[in-house]
Amino acid sequence: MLMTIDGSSSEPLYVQIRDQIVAGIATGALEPGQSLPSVRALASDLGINLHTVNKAYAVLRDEGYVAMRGRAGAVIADPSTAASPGTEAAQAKMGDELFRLALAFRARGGTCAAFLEAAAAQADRAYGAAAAGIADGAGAAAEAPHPAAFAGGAPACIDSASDSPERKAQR
Amino acid sequence: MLMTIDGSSSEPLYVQIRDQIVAGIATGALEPGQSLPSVRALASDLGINLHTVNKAYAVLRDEGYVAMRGRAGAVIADPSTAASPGTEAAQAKMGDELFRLALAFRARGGTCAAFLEAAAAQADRAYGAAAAGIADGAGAAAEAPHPAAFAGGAPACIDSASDSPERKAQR
Amino acid sequence: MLMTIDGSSSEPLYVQIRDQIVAGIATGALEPGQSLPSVRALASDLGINLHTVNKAYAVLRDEGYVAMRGRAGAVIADPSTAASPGTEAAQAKMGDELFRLALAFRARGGTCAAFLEAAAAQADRAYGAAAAGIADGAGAAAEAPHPAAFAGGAPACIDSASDSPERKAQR
Amino acid sequence: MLMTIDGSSSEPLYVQIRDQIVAGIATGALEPGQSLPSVRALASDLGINLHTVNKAYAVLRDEGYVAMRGRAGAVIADPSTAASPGTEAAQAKMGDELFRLALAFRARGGTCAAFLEAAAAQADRAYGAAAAGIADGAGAAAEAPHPAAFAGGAPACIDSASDSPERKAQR
DNA sequence: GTGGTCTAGACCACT
DNA sequence: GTGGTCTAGACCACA
Repeated sequence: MLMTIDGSSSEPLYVQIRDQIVAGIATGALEPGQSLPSVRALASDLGINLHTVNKAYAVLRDEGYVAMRGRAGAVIADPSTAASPGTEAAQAKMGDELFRLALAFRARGGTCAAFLEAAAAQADRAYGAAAAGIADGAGAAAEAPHPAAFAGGAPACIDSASDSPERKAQR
Repeated sequence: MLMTIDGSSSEPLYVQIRDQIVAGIATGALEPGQSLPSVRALASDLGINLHTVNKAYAVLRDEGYVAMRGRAGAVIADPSTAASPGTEAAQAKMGDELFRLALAFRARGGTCAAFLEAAAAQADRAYGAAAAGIADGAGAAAEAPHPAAFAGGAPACIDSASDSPERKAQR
Repeated sequence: MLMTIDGSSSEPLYVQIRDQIVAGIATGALEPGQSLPSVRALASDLGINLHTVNKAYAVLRDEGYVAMRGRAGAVIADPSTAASPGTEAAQAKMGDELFRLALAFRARGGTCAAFLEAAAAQADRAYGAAAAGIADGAGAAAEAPHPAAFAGGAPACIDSASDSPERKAQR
Repeated sequence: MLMTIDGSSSEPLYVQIRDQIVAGIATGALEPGQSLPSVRALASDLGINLHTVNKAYAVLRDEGYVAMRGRAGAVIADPSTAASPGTEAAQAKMGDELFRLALAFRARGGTCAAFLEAAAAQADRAYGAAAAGIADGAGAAAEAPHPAAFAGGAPACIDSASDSPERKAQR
């Protein structure tokens, strides 16, 4: 599990760490039960302060991604087990973020199908990704494997788009 | 175009303004060529500082949503002609945000189909929405109209999903 | 809203602050919308580091008791509004704590009625308390107003007690 | 008396042991006079360090739950004869914990009756429980048997509840 | 050895 | 002016 830090990013360091660990969990690079490096070790590896790593771990613990066992470091939590409280809150938050993105997409003149295409492309990127190295997202290229197949088969928002005739953009 | 400010939100005020204007553009409440209220007027309407509105407008300009015309105030940009420099950067950023969301979704144990279902639900919400009042996203309920239709017709991540077990076997 | 800190307590300082603010909210000494002192001001008043107060505020924010508005300090959240996510999680946690206390009470030889009496006494203390000074709990005297009335009218656990005949303690 | 340890819990190991022994005493699985396993035996059974079990026993002794008899190991104390010094301190502590819970409950907007209902539900859980396996409280569902009967018959906080509106008027 | 807590001083974004 | 973040160094509880 290789991790890198971009000190010049506007993203807080502890968020960068959090995101990479979440990505690691998602791609299977980090499996439930596996131990994370100690705060001191990771801090020294990354060349940052241990409190920063500590905060990242605390956030991950609060979000239910890892369990802290004081004694023996932090371990990846099993998502199936315990279904940490706050899960549905987190899901609602993700829904709202998707909504915001969809609005921004539409405001840019993108069609609904194009948005779903983009979502499918990113989903493929996230779900197809093996445990290979995943950068922290700065300028990633987004190679969509086969988005067209998706856009063609999804009638979901053709309806919604057609039922808002007062919308005059897209021209 | 009614706008409201939630002073107790953790979202910066200028971001709240930006989001609502973007939502207005998306829903058609604000059309290309239309003038935004002057910085002074909006600031006084909302009871906030000039600088805050100014910053919101600057962000919208940088993102290519509006064009600033010195004396004449700000007007909504036409997305089709908007070859503004920030556009592709903004699009890449949206792709990355979708990617991050997909990763977080997967890390929580969600399937690819479920993610696309959620994306479709939010897309319906964003694209189906007329120019009615759209709150700034505080805990909206979403109510996906017909997500199942989407999940059924999307071959995009059936593949990714099906190669998930064999990924598990790789280790 | 007077606050005191006991540096010799085993309770972390930030928890002491949190508890007193929660107590203030409960008793009405702090009302929804009211501003809390700034981290710097409170820290200097209490003679502790601002980071400690900051942590207390962060915990209160995470628990949904207060809203942080970066710009203008922290304000008491309205419990009726928004019903912050994680509420049911917090309630489950409180239920488990009550369960643990009930078990400890029973292990000490206390009857079920006595436990409910104690709970009623403390409930009266918490709910009857006006906005008067409430110490941070070190050796409080627990003046139960009228616990007997309660114990007499509650048939709830007479049954439960009698239906566990294998229990041989209480003698 | 089966005991289990959750190494990934945030609860210290010695507290987990203490809680399970207290639960055992409460449910009758451990009776006054009965011997606890030796420190060595329990430590080896649980696969943890001697010191950890030792600390758990020391805490139980300090709280008056068990009596240490040098060579003969630890035996469950008889609650009726237990005039141990720590007893009243422990009882005061339990009262304070109830008070803190009641305050937190009220601060979240819960009524006094609801708090007593929750307490009654947990009391039923604790007092109704036979010597069956009692997990260490991770997300147990509770299922209050008949809380309504309790809330209806308790005049204790009807008073407090009814003076709540007039308290609001005082300001 | 682990993470948790407290202190201290600095810079930054937002208003 | 506010809180948020990062750094730095120290002590403590737990194992």
